[in-house]
Amino acid sequence: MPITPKKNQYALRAIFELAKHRGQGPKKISEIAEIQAIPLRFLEVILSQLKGSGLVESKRGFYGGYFLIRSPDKISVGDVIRFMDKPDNSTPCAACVSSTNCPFCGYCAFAPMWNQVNDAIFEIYDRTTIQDLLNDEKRIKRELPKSG
Amino acid sequence: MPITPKKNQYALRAIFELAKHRGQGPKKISEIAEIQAIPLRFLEVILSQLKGSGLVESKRGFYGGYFLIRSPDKISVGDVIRFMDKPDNSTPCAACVSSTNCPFCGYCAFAPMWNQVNDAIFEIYDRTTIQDLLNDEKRIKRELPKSG
DNA sequence: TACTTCTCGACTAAAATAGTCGGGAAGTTT
DNA sequence: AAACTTCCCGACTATTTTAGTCGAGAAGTA
Repeated sequence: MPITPKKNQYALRAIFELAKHRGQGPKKISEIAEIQAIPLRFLEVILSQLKGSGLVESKRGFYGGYFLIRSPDKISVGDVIRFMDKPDNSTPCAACVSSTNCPFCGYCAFAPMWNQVNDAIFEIYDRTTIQDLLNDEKRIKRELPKSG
Repeated sequence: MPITPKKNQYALRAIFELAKHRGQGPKKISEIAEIQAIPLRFLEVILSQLKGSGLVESKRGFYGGYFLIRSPDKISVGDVIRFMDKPDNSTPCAACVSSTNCPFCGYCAFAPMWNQVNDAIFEIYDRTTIQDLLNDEKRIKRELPKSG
């Protein structure tokens, strides 16, 4: 049971990849898919969906592809995850229990804990920008002796 | 996408219920199921599984039921969740990415963040005891004017 | 025109989760 | 002992979520 589904991770990796390429025009889905090891047709769906977030825009044709609207230090992981989880993040009872008919709503001993957990997760997501991740990768690659 | 699956929540609620009843002999599955609104046959499976954790023991027959081995202030939410997630919490690449063939193992920019998130979650789980939850419930019910 | 790339909606496949069931074993009551 | 209550076990089904695919079309470039 992963923290966040693969689809979200793919979305993050795609944006991460666009961030790397920023300033060099649109980047093709097929390239992102290959570099980040994401199934091509699935990534099409994901990026297309991401356009609705305003983080990303696209252009068709020969020199087409995707590109970021905002700069990577103005995009947080939280922005991405929250958007991907839309449709149904209607904060149920305690962000955790049976969305509709939880019989403990209002006096649930567990709710505060689930909320704490949720807050802790998003505290991290929100303070981590795509630029941070780029920096991390650079650092990691610098520290790796081989295959830099 | 809940933080933890229903099965884990049921396990926690069951133990919570046993904690309430502690010192008064075994408590029947059927009672726990009713009070905590958990499907009976499913709860059977869960409690039976929980015996493997050493947190819980059972007795059969007329005066049978389940009971806690340790006192509620010696049982943390983390104990329960970790046990329920057993079989397969083989900490993959970054506790998040494709368990087997993640192509970024070792130099993944995201891994530190996933680890931070995981740690933050379990920091909360580990410091929260069943006794804490009992106290919370008491407090909540005291503060509620009606239907205490 | 031919080619490349994104676009759209529907569709399928696989995995995880949630839940069920029948019949048996241990313990209690009468 | 018979009857009854409760947990026990393993296999089985159903539902939901996640992951991934596909064909045909529209916009842009050569």
